[in-house]
Amino acid sequence: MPVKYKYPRPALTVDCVIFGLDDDELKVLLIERGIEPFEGKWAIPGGFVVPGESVDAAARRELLEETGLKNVFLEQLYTFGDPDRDPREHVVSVAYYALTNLAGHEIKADTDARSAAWFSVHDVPELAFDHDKILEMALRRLQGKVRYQPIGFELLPPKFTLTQLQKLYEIILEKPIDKRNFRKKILSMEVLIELDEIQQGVAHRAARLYSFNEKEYRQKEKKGFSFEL
Amino acid sequence: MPVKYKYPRPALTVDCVIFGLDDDELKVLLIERGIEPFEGKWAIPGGFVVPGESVDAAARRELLEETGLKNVFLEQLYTFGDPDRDPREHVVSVAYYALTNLAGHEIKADTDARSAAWFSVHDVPELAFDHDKILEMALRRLQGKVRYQPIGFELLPPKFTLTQLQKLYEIILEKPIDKRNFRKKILSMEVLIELDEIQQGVAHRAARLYSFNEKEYRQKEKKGFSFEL
DNA sequence: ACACTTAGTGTATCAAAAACACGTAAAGGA
DNA sequence: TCCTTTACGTGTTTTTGATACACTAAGTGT
Repeated sequence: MPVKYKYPRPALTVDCVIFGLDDDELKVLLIERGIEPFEGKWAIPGGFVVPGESVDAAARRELLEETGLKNVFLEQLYTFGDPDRDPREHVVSVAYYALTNLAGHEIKADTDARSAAWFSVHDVPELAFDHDKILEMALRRLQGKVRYQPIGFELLPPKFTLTQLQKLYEIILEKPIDKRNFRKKILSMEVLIELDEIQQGVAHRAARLYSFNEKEYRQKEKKGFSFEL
Repeated sequence: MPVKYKYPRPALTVDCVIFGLDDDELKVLLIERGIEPFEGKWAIPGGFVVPGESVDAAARRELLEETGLKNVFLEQLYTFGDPDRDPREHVVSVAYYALTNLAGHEIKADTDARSAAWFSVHDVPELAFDHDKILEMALRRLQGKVRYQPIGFELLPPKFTLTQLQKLYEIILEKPIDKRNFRKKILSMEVLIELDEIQQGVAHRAARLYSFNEKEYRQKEKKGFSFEL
């Protein structure tokens, strides 16, 4: 369906950096491009915005179409607008980042993509377009935001141990954290629910399970409370 | 110069929230629209992105064209992409915010605008499009960023007194700051140059003038130093 | 010279962050 | 069954940074 406009305009796309947490690494989901340009290269999943849908909706749609993921944490990152970031023409891309718990979600490759795979964020192949810049920015944003917003839970299963939670922060922030101080602090915030369950199937003393109390957090937030690690 | 594309695409604009600091208020520069839609309404200056120019460059160009400002601090804020934010068609806007020192810059109104004027950020008229949302977000961003990045200086003349600087933070953060603690902290960062000049033409003891040492700050920043108020 | 206005300066108290080590529970193998 | 292995769970002290607070100095105008 070709269209005519009075003045030329750049094309508009969305791209999603999708983070997942492995046992001891932060991973990012990439797709291998099945079409030109950059056919065969790995890239961040994304696609064109169609007029009439909000840019946020476009990001969610592409996320679902290309990876099957839905109901995940998704937030706008930055808009990349250099005219030569795409060899075909001026394509402006609104980048998002998403957080999901790696275990449980099976990833399916889509039409435009040959395959999809998780890579360690510190060991990614050469990427198409300016996607290395986007990834780097997403990583920095995640590192910054995780300190003062309880978004880390999105990377864990609904029930988790305090050790898992601590490890998450250690992996993202790339520095060790003192166990006792961490537990003291996170528990003193009173946004975790201590469950009557413990870990199953581990070859050592089982740890207690907790879950994030989002409702409680939102209420505290309204009253001026701020989550800070 | 009409153009044809294979698929429809949203239009793309940039908008700039321009902050300036008055003696005791934070102000924002608005223009009165001279054309439809929202003719006669006040709005944030902005305009269409032309293909081939980076979105950042488009923001700078519009800033210059509509207000005559150049060489100011300008940073991307957020991209607003709701399909019904413009009554004509789907127009996606990349919003920026700019900081400038109010005194010194004369503002000229431009072709598309009837006039331009500074408004207190807490007393703006009804705005065109979703510009109230953009302004609110810009304000929150400024309040957040000013705490951990030395961008406040952009709102002051190159030479300023510590009292002016303190007042700046009090105005932006909307809360009083203790004078001695503030001076202790800001001076201990060692990013200010104490000049051999003092204030002129005041009817009381003249204060010493300082300037921001950007070079020094950048070096400290590299070494892991972080500016925090 | 006196009144008025803002500049400039130090210390004591309080709160939060950092550092730090060992007994306990559960599973697995000898 | 007992010994080994592995991760769990817990308090106190020290250090650091944040907060609270009041007077003298300098310059202007009357």
